[in-house]
Amino acid sequence: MDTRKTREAGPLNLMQRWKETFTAKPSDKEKFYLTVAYPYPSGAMHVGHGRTYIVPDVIARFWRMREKEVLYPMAFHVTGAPVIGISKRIARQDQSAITLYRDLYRVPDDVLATFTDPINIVTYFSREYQRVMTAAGLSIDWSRTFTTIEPAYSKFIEWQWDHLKNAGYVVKGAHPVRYCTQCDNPVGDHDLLEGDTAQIQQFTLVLFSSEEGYIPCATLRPETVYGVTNLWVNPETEYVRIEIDGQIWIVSREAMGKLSLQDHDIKELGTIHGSYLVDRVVHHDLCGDIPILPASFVDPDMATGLVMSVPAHAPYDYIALRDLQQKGKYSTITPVGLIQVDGFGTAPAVEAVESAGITDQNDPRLLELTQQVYSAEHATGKMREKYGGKPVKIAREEVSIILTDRHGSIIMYEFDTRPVVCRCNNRVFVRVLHDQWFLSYSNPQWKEQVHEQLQRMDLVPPEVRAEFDRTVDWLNDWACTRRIGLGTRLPWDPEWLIEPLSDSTVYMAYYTIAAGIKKIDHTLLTPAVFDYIFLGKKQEGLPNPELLDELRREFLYWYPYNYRFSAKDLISNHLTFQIFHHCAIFPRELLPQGMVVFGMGLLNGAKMSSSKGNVYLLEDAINDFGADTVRMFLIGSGEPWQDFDWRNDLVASTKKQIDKFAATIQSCMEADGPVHPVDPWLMSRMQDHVAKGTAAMERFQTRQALYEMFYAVEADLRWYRRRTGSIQGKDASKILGSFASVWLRLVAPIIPYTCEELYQETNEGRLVSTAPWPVVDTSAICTDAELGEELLARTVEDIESILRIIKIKPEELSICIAPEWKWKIFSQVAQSPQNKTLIKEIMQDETMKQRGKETIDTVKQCTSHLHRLPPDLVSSLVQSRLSEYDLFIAAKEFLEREFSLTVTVYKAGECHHSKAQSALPYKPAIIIM
RNA sequence: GCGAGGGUAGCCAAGUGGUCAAAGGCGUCUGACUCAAGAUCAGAUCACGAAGGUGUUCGCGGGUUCGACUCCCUCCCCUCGCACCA
Repeated sequence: MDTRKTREAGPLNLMQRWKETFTAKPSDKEKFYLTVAYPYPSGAMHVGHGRTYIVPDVIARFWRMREKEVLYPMAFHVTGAPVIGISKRIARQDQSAITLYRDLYRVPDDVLATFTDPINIVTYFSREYQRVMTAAGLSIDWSRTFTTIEPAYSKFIEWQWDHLKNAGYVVKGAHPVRYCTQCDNPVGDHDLLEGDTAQIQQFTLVLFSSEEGYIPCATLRPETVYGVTNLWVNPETEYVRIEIDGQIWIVSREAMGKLSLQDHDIKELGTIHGSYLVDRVVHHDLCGDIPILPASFVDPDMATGLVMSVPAHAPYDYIALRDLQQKGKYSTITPVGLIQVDGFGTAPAVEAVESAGITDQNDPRLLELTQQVYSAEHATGKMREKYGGKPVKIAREEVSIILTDRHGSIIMYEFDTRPVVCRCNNRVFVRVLHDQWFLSYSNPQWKEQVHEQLQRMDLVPPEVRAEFDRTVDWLNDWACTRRIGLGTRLPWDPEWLIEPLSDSTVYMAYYTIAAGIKKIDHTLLTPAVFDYIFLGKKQEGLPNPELLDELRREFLYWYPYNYRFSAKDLISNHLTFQIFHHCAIFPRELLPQGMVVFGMGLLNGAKMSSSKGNVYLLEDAINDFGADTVRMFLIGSGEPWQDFDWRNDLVASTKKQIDKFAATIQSCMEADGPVHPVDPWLMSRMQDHVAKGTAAMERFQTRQALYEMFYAVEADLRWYRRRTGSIQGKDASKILGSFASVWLRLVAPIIPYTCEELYQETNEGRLVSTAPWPVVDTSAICTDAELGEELLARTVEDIESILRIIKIKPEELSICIAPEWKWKIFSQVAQSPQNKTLIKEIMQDETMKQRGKETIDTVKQCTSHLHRLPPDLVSSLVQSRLSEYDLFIAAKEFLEREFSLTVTVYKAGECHHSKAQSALPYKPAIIIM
């Protein structure tokens, strides 16, 4: 029989019963509401996604068994531009897109043909997600599912944004973005063909006046303006004269295009050749009259295409100047040093170039040299006294302000690396958007609210707190609207769509009413309706008041949510955004209570990536190994916040363990034999596993919980089997039945299919999913039994280790127990924190004194022995005073069976072998002959 | 570069001042079962050892301490994030 099919494929009636069980309804029970970031369904689920939803599912199942009313909902985030790009690529038969969707995601050809409409992509994959999530055994309440472009959800988003606007958090502003002039839209990382690492840099334009107009030179180091000795122009290039915001400038043609995207009013007046500018004199108040010199390294496509020259501090400038001077020109120009750097003289660039032995401007080492000089000056440089004497870092800011305030300088944005190319093959430029809407995350009061809320929240693991706080501080205004994509339009400016990260911040509230709200026609869902449901502001004329009352109650039942789960890469945006939005809209008592941050997934040691084909689809994993195996492997692969590695070779062994577990449970449930002396030990240990496993689950330590509740129990059972001589089937002790009942329920959240089937065999078809979670039975805790078995196990280990070493053929094993007086010393040593006066104290006892050196040796031996025992074991040992003799007599048969030797147990003094004297409390002497 | 986290035996990984030669898993080896292989079960797996022991290890190098995988410092390496994108 193929056990996997019956156990893990999920019989139809079980799936039906689960579906009903997981539909959450407000009740008298305490609630537990957890949410996971909903998926963007643009492709098939892989095992990495699997873990994101399985870990919360295990938590959800745990709390459901703890008799809480659990809500675990799911929806689909279909807002944004990516699917539009995908559909375009499929429409134009882009081979890599076709391969990805047809071969890797295995989309049928007839379905793929419909993907030219982006809606069909998200619809198809939403269904796929739901199907695979269900197969994975996720206890999701599907009655509340929705997509983010449904009309009712859009109404909800409109309500949210009205509130944000009214609170003053949505503002219009100017902001530099990467912009594709052909798509007429900002471009994100994934829309780039080339240049995805390019950063937008802020150049200060220093305006030099000339007869022809201003000549703007871009610089990242405005503080060096005092050391400018000349300008550089490319004599091979044609420049343009432009009128910009009323001034006349000379810039490269490329620069004119760029500046026109940066919020300036520009008119081209004519052209002017680079060579024409050579030797003209320009002026700036901070450096005086200087000439324009020719240089081939000047790139017209870099900033303005004109460069100011600071030969003392810029290697390129120095070498270009030196080249000219070697030809006998401009010999009157000397570098002006203005920054003092440790390890350099007056002109660091000059020294660096000369000592590196660079001979011309095209030497590739110049780039590296420039980097070195720049970072040295930035990190440790100080302006010379004449120029203010401040550190470069500070002077840079100050000079920049002086330049903009008094010398007409403005900012120009430019990429640090080029080219940057859009997927449409067009060049991407920096554009300053001025009619863009922003969420003002820079607002200090808002930030403060979020900080305060974070303090009240439970963050798991605690280490992420620093990152959250830092993100809040670092966040700047967020451009929250787009021209293209799917989504909801901004209610007061419908030209704009609300951007995906911004429409997914308070939807956890929407889940609470997502099922009921469907009963109201979406056209009636005015902001007033949501004001009542979420904020309790009742107004006249609301539709269906009874239903709204019910929704209001349901919202208040579930909210605030208990925990939100998401991968750690969302800390710097989504996870923090959602706190901002909650703070802006909801009253304090409804604000989020906790977050759990996940690690990332690897596949066989390499990063999982759909585009590189390094993925293992969740559905394939479920088909190959079974849902329970996938679940248990993912839980066991690390704590939720740790990165994990999916490895097929390890997964196969997980499957074996589950099969073994199922067989064990079945045989335990059949057991009906007489009780065994080791039974109390087994049941006592189980209480410890229940306590530790429960505590781990409560702290989201699912891996630790799996260890306690599965592997540690299994290890106990192994020892139990060994002790009882593997009594199997019906003859095994009947306590195994209750043992199995506890064990089964402990493991049920992790491997529900297996446990559900096993549970129903003996529980009249009731579901383990709603069975009560095991509680610690204090009456079953038996410290003496645990101490005794621990001693026995340690002794067995010692015997094994001796047998391994000795080369004689053993025939007889003797165990000699330590005398009573050694116990006395043992407990005195155990209870004495430092043993300086200990020997004195012990010697006050006459009988001890008489033993002389023997006493002293025993104190030393006990001290080192105690040192090797766990502290809590020692304290129970001192209290319990178990009878070692009785223990070993009872275990005599076991020892004889284990080692196939005759075993004799001696009380202290009964054995006269010299080794018998080495017996210590909790460490009997072992004599093998 | 900036911010956050991390480097533990063949591999993955637990461990935050003495319970540590260091849990657990994988791999490997040995035994049992088997005609055999596989599966399963038991044991071993840093080195040395004819008695339960000893020696040397936890990224590199220093320091604090009677004692450090654990605390402090320098350095090296890895992962994640750095914004208009899910």
